[in-house]
Amino acid sequence: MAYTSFRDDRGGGQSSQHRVTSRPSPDNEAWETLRNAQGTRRQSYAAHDVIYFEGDDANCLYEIVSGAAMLYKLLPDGRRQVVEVLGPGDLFGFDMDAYHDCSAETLVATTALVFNRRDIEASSAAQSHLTRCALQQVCAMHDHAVLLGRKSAYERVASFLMRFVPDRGTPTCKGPDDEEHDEGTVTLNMTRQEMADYLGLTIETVSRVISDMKRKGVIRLEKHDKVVINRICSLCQLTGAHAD
Amino acid sequence: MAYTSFRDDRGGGQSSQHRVTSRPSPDNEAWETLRNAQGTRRQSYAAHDVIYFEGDDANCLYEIVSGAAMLYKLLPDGRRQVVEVLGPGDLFGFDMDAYHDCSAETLVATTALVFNRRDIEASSAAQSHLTRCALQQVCAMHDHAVLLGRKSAYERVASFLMRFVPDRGTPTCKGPDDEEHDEGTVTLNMTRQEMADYLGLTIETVSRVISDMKRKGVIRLEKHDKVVINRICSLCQLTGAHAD
DNA sequence: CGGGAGGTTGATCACCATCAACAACCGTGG
DNA sequence: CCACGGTTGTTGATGGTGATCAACCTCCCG
Repeated sequence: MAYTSFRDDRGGGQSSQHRVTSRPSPDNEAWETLRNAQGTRRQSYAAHDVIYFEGDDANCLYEIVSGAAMLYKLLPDGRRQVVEVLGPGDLFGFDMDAYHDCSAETLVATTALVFNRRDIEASSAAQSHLTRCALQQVCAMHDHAVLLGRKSAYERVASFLMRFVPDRGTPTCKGPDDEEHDEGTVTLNMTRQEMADYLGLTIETVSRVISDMKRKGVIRLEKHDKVVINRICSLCQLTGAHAD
Repeated sequence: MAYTSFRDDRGGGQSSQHRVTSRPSPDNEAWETLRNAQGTRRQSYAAHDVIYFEGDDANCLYEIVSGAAMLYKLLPDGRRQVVEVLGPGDLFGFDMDAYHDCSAETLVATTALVFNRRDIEASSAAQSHLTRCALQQVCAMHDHAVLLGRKSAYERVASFLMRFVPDRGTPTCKGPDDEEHDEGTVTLNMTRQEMADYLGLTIETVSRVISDMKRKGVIRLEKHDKVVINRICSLCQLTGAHAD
């Protein structure tokens, strides 16, 4: 499939529960102050709204309040790569250069805070928070590079699912609380196409892997975008991050 | 091939000419001051020295003065992904968390400045430079995600080679100065294995693609790691970044 | 009930990984 | 000088994973 232009907005979309991994919290008052600065505004988007396009002028920094968004890049022949999936608290849009290096689109209905570039640059406390977020994003991108460069389709999907399980699959993961009942439910909030473009696969491969996991009893589905993981530890073994 | 532990140091290694794309310059005096701070020291490494390992404590920020280095991650079964290739002026090692998320290794003989974490955090001007570098790294990682997720082996190698050609293949590229003579020479400073692990390929595939480019007259080789590009524009067409 | 988008499944193919052998290169030591 | 062993790179044969092409299903909403 190839992407060339806009998508139509289909309204609706339930509230998201995205990326549960810890992200830097703005520990100081300065960020709170900035949220109420005169240049700052609050913006609402429907599901699959375009926030900006690659190449647009980059004057604003966005912080997701609720919902979820993705950043993606297109090749001229229509191939798409989703480079980041973002949830509440994540910052994006401040692309170093004068123009955005990616397009940004919501996954579900989303509200975001839109900061003025000038305001951020003026506050050193704001800068500090921005730095922390940027460094954290770099780490996330490193993990994703491993996924894209070295993992099998199966491992990619498993890693993707584990990403939304709180406190599990992380280096500090202590295993299940209850050895026998190690279930978890994750809501994807993404179409198969979006997942495929994030994982560097095709829609068919993603679908096949998910079906296969279902067949093997690793997961079960409710409504295509709600995945119940039967044994979280089993799924985690499939991510490639553990010595079998 | 699998990686498990140290490599022996083979000395030597010529001076590098790495990543010619523009990177943020520390525009203020503050960074210069920091270079001479008491906590800052200058360190020399031989080719293929390990600077630190994934999981080590992260107390220092490194700036490459001359030479080149790479950051990589390993999966438990030995698969390796090189996530960044760094040249003079690049910063690394400041990984947000208390531990390094990647291993760092030199590609050639390298000298680096080693800053104290405390010193960086104390200076807001230093923070500002760090932020700029981090944001620029995020953009670079986005490009690399596209390469790993969506490009063919041929396109990956072509993109990789173009990366070292100054002022070409960038959005602002104005084409060749001289339509007839559009040659360029790049020194790789990396083994085939390192290239393969950076591009998400195998050593054999990298070798084959390079041989094929040679056969097709796109490039020619001098000594395996010195590539003469016969027509830069032709190579650029092969990166996938242009509409055929 | 009908239409359309999104998702699943099947058959086939191509690209790249894998396995294996060989060649080129380089320093060492006879 | 050449023989050598080790490392790195090249080339060939083969196979598997995931892409592609195509049909069908399912859910939703009118």
